[in-house]
Amino acid sequence: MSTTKPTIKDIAKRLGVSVATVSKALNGYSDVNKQTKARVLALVEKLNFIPNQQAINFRKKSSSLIGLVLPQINHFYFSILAEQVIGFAEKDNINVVIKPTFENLKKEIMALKDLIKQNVDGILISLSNETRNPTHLIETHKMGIPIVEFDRISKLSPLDKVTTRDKEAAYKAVQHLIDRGKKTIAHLRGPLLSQNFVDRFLGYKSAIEEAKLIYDEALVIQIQPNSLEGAKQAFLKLFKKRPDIDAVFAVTDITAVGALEALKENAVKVPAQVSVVGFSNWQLSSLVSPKLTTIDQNPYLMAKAAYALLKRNMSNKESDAKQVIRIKTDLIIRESS
Amino acid sequence: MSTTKPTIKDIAKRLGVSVATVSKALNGYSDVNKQTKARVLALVEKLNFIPNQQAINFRKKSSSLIGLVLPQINHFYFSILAEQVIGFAEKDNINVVIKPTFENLKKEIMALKDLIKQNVDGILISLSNETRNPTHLIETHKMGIPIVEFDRISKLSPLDKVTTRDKEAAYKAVQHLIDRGKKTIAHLRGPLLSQNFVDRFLGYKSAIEEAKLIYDEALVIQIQPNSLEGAKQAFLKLFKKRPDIDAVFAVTDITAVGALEALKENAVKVPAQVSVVGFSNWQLSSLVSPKLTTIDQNPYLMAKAAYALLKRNMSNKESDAKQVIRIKTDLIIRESS
DNA sequence: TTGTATGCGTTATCAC
DNA sequence: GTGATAACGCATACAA
Repeated sequence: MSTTKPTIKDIAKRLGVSVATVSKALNGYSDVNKQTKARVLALVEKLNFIPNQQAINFRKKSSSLIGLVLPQINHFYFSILAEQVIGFAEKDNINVVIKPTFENLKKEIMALKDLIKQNVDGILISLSNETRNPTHLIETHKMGIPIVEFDRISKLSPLDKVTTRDKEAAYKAVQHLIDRGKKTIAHLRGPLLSQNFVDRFLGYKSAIEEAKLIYDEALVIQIQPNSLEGAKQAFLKLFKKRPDIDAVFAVTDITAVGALEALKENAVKVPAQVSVVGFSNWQLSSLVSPKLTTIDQNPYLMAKAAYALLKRNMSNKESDAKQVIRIKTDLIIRESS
Repeated sequence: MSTTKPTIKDIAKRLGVSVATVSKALNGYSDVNKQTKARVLALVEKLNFIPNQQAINFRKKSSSLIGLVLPQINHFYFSILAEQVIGFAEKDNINVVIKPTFENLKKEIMALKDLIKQNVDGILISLSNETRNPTHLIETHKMGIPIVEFDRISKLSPLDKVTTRDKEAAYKAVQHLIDRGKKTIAHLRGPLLSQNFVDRFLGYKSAIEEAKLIYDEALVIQIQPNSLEGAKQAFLKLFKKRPDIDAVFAVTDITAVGALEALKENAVKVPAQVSVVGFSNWQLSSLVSPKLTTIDQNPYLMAKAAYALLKRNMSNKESDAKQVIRIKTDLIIRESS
């Protein structure tokens, strides 16, 4: 039953014209007789001819494919980013291949390799927490593949990138706590080597200092940004030592919920006695009780900017000056502060 | 700065051998001298040569690409499924293009079209809630493209499929409630046209009936499966009319949490007075308080089975007998029951 | 064991 | 306006 799909060759033969003419007719070239063009189109219709996109891509050295490398898919924030990117790409008739790295540098390197093999037209990448050295990005770039970093970026690469205004956001969050009259504000901070988390810490610190409050190292503890239970236990310990704490700024929503639970266990009133602010505006944050005050990172804007930058990279083969775009954030005030 | 990527031609030239030899060396043919093979491999290493997958694919009429069509990415369950599928495909050096449909039939049809254009080697699809008629699937299949349905399947298509044992799972959940001594069990059911939700309702009903309890239509209300607030309001109303309700089986975790909140608002003790059971084992379910009893759908097994089925479809061009695989579920008993 | 030649389906450069 | 023809990068049948 499988009549092999017709090609322009078949069409040409049946019409007694050349493949060149058929190709031109198909692609709206001006130098083709109206009559012949009509004949071609008619036969195309009749045979239900579909041009072989793969051959076109091969010939044109494109793939109508971009790669999206990110730490995780099963993750509230990254999955939104993925949906957004796919949405933008769709408008350009570009499909997207997603490569999760699970915060693993080796997987990240392999992902790039796979994408290069697949001949993607460009790559959007959000770095794993393990990634210090961006040489794999630079090499990819040197191969002439457009690549832009987003969300989790490296400071050491000469590429276009877009990320969150983490420091500003953290500052805003802590300032809000200070406005509420809080004076002993703890910070659940993330891994020291992740720029985003470092910036959030920096924003915290600068808000404290600018308000002429005392910056107290003992109020800052490091936690796993993805572990509710870990944050809960860590904060439980901290709060025991420092029951004077009257607010918590957590580096992620999930750790903020950990703090919330610790507080609940101690029958502490939130926000009356202790306020809590998270980061990222996960769905979770509006589901817990009390509803969590948090920072919205505007994933829509981030995806939009990243995709726009990638497109620019894909069209201008000559590189413009690289830029770093920082996405604005919004403080979402809810019940926990 | 973009040194054009080396091809096997370059390698051949620099080594003074033919492209055929390089190709053979690269592809593990036996009829190639160990020495020359070593030389080829060495140069490949040195030049950091990556074979042009696109050319290979074009030549072999494959794409090393599969399509994954699903209702959403920003969704706890589907995002796990996506990660799993990508993991399995990766082992076969296959990349996956993800197409979210946002529960929209038109988008689903477009997604298939895009994937066909992209020449994917196969398609895994989980249907949108809007999809009644699977003609687009059937047409895709007729074009010779391997396609298998998973999770959200259609009863009307002659394709391989894998889904959850929804009815059995629901039965198990309700049976558990009955074992706890509950007698007036409400059911928050999903849309009538979605097979999975219908099956869950059927499981609920049959557990009730087999236990010789009275099946009471008034205890079953229909809600939006994704709306916490909707479920909360709906259950609030129901509970007002029927304060004798002593348990709730909700069609999803998020609606179960809605019920939980409604109960909290009425100061009802969970599970002492009313037990609650959800469905899907979302991360959310272990984060709320009390922690939610729920059904784990084993997304790992589902993805594995679906991918295996797709692979079979991709290798055997001659179709074996189509099958429907139903994935087992686990009841996860936590604090809410 | 190695090389030659052909083709996959299309576009694009020239001639005519 | 139209048509040869040469690529694109690789795999493979066949010859050497």
